[in-house]
Amino acid sequence: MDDHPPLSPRAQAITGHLLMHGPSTRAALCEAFGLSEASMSRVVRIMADAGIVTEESERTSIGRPRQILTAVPESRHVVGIKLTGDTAYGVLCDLAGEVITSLSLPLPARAEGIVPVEGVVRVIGRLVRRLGKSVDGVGISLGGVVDGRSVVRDGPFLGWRDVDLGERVSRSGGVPAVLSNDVVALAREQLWFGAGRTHDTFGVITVGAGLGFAVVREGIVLEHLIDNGHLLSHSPVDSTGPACRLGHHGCVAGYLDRDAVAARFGLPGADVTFEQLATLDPSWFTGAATALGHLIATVAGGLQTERIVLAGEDVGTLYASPVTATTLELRLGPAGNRQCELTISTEPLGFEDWARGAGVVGIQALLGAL
Amino acid sequence: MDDHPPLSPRAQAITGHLLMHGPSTRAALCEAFGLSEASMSRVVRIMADAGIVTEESERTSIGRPRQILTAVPESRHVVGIKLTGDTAYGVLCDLAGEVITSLSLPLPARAEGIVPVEGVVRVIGRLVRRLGKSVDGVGISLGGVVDGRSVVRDGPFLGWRDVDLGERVSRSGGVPAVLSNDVVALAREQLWFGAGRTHDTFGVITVGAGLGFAVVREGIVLEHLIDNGHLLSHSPVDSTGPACRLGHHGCVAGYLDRDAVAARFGLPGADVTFEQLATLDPSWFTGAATALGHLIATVAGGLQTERIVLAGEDVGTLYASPVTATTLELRLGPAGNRQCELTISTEPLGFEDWARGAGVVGIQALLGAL
DNA sequence: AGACTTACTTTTACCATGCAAGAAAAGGTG
DNA sequence: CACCTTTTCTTGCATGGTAAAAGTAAGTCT
Repeated sequence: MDDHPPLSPRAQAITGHLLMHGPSTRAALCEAFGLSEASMSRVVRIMADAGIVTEESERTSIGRPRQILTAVPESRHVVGIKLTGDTAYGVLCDLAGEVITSLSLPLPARAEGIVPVEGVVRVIGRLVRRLGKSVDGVGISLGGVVDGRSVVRDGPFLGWRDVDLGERVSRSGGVPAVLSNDVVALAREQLWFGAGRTHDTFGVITVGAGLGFAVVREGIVLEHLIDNGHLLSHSPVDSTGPACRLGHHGCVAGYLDRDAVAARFGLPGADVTFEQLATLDPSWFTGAATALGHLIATVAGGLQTERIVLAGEDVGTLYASPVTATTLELRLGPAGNRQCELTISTEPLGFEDWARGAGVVGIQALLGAL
Repeated sequence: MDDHPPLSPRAQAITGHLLMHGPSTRAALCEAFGLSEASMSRVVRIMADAGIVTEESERTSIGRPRQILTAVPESRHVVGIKLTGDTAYGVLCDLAGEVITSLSLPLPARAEGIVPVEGVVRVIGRLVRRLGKSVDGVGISLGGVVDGRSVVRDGPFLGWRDVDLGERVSRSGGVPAVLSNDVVALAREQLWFGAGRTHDTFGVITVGAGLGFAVVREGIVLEHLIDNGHLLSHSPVDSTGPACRLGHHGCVAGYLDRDAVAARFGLPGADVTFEQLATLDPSWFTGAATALGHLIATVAGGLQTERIVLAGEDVGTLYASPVTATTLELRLGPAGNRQCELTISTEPLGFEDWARGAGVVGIQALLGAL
């Protein structure tokens, strides 16, 4: 862990910009940051000396060729870790969020329903040491409620309450560690390397075992959702549809909460896929696709954004359905009067992708973007 | 129109803070703006010399008594104007948004469906002159699409397209004029003197002749909504409900667009109230109240805010219905698990209130908050 | 070669800021 | 009544970021 001199806030921001938007020139950066060329030159000089950016001449038609500034992704490294109930999935990332190595280790067994905290800290430490020799930061994500980028307020999969994991990992590992909810981490990853490149307000919808949301407003990632997204997951779709756990008829959760749907079919929720459910009951699938369409429109409408990110292993299958497209068409109204163009991306995420999301949060912490 | 020396951006921001949050001390302002006492003292000195704030000693137990800083509302004046198809409603406001005088003048008659622009400019000029002798700014609002705080891109009530009204009024009157959509102006008014005092993200829903929305995200007021709020006004409520103009069954617009509902009952939309419609068809009223409940929950969920402002002459009647409350209850889920507390205010707005909203936009322009 | 164009750098002056010391305005105390 | 304490506000001075202007570098065009 070679020590790097700390970067000024402005230098950090510029590094982030270069990572997010790719190589740029001084003039373009001035435009983006509202700075004079003079100030920019000074900052860039320092960054180049620190080895965090490189310059390269561009062949231009006339005049002095301008220098293309490129961030050096290899100048720093972070480890991203996704915790589930039984496994720690880890990846080593460079500054650009590219995965270099990945490794997963099992977590210690539960004792009285609680995964021992000390054991988890040790596994994380081992993961970090085995993934890289010079690691500048660690990002950890898990399903549940996280407070202050450090404390697991409620971690149902680990059986934890009010555990300050970030602090313990930082102390034992000697490397700054930040904690995050997993969907929030995904939103942060998208803010820098996905949807955020073009939109600074967007919604994230994850469809998997449960139904998850994240919201990015004006470049600010919400750490907590109102009642964990309750307001969205119970919006109405079709009043003649099946009832959800709360007794709403045909609300979004009644269609898209995989565990709830599986339970209705008398199946164990854990390993059921949407495809299996679709063959079991095609009419449910139609309803679910409609629900997804309305959900997209609802988030886009309430948040007033044209950018929605869909994530989760099964979401591709669902979104590919023509029913979703039809629902959206209908909801958007006649094409002639329409001025909006929804941009919807689907991310079929595996555990490694979730870990990468955590890594990106680590990068952002490193570059002072949190 | 006595000339005032221009205030520094910081002084403007502090004035705005004092207007929004009421009198404060230097120390509290330092806290709010992240400034040192020294810098604050310097700025305040300038502001006091300019007569925009006053100081008053507070009786304290021990030590030098601290000075309570208060913005002087009377130090500047603006005129707010709401334009309809046939009338210009004007108010003279002080900096705190308090209405001092009000006056309305008829607009010139239409020629070939278009209200003559020159005539409107003249009426506005007369309104401004008659409302106050020393006016420092003018804010104008109207229903329709406004671009760049100056251009009426689409003004259906005046029959206008691409008219740069702001520029023309500024030039002819010698006082800076800003233009704004009426619901956006209302949102701006709320941001400074209403909901924004406690929340910097909130939604505004206006229920009147049509259905209107405004969104404030992280203190930023959206100038344009996606398809003018289409995504929200056509969210589903009850699939067995009446069809809206687009053929959706039981969507929000089918219940809450007064013109559309009146047309379904074979009535002229213009002067029908919700109360009349409710007596005509109580079942519609139940549907409308349900729709309003869902609409509130949808905006709150998509935008992830607990603060919603309801506005419009009829909205009080509707929101007072127990059906709305029940719908929200149901949507929010069992009270035990709930962590959110929606704060909903209703504003029964008349034309003068709309004009006041426009005036507040003028104040904000004056204080560099746009 | 010299003029011109474009991109970057240095110089210089400026202004807001923060720190630290000091002044001011009270009450309390001998 | 003089003096101390407490708290708040103000002033002197150094700093650091910023923009404008002048200067330098690296190329093309005639």
